[in-house]
Amino acid sequence: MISFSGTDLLTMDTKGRVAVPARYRQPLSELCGARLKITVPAKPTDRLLVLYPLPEWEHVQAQLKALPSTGPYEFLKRRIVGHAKDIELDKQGRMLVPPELRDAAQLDQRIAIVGQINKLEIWSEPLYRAAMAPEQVSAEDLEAALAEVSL
Amino acid sequence: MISFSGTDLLTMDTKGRVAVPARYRQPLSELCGARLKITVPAKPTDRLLVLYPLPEWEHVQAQLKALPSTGPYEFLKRRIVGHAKDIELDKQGRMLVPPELRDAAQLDQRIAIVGQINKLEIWSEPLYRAAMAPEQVSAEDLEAALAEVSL
DNA sequence: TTCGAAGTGGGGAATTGTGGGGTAACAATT
DNA sequence: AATTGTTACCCCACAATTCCCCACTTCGAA
Repeated sequence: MISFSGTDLLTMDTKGRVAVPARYRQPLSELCGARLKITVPAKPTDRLLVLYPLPEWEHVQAQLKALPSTGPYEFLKRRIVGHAKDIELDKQGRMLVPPELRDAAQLDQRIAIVGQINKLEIWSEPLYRAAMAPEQVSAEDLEAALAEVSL
Repeated sequence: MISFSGTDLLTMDTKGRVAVPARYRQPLSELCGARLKITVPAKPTDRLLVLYPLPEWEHVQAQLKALPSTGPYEFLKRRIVGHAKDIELDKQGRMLVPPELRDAAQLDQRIAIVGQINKLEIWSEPLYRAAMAPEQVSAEDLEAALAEVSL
């Protein structure tokens, strides 16, 4: 299984195309013919996109499909599945980000692609910087979280 | 089996025609000759329509048929089956939405077509946006729901 | 310095979404 | 039964987007 990590700063051109970092291309091609799924994250206030290799997406979708169609479950399923679109890469290794998702994540020219183990996150670079600022998390919460892992 | 996902923002013209997103057309044609069933959702307060490929509809109908004819079951069956109409596509890949269903879902010009795995949802775009707004679900409920899946 | 790989940009053809006219089918009314 | 009006379905046409190809440039490694 492929594992994503690290951040790449790139630019989205006027047609909405973004290069997938070269180091992922061959693994993706072998894993699933570079067939991907792009969608929104679970929390409706988060402004970013998530990109799954198709096999990984199948796993996500199977979980969502099993949820009841009530309250927050229905919302979650409708949101995530309802935004998920197929992505393939062009001969230059770029993906075309669908317009609805572009503005759902407020993407403009400067993009950050962030590896997160089983998926890639696609951020507007300014929003990513803001989200990573130290004041975005309280020191106490961070301490508490740290207590649960050994790094 | 075909799997629907992703949102398409489209317009319904003055004749009540809506284009089925092109990426679904060939799969639908192969699966069932693009014969579909359109009806209302289970909850009478939801303002949207649901669109099933015929084989999928057969499955839904079989479940409804097995229900007892009492109380809420009868209501459900009467509502869903009673509103269901056949849909075919014209040569341009558009469906004609029956007038009763158009105003049951308060459709006007701007439409959102939302893939939900085994069916498509048809929304008025403004109503869809409202339904997907973050304040439609409490952060706590969403957290709880998220605890049951790994994305 | 040269080479290759990676990221970026753009031209042009094909596809997709949209609008509208014309005609056939159907229903309702006279 | 004839007429009118409405609806549905065919065709064509236009505009925007997407897709495919080629090319430039930058950067790091040999």
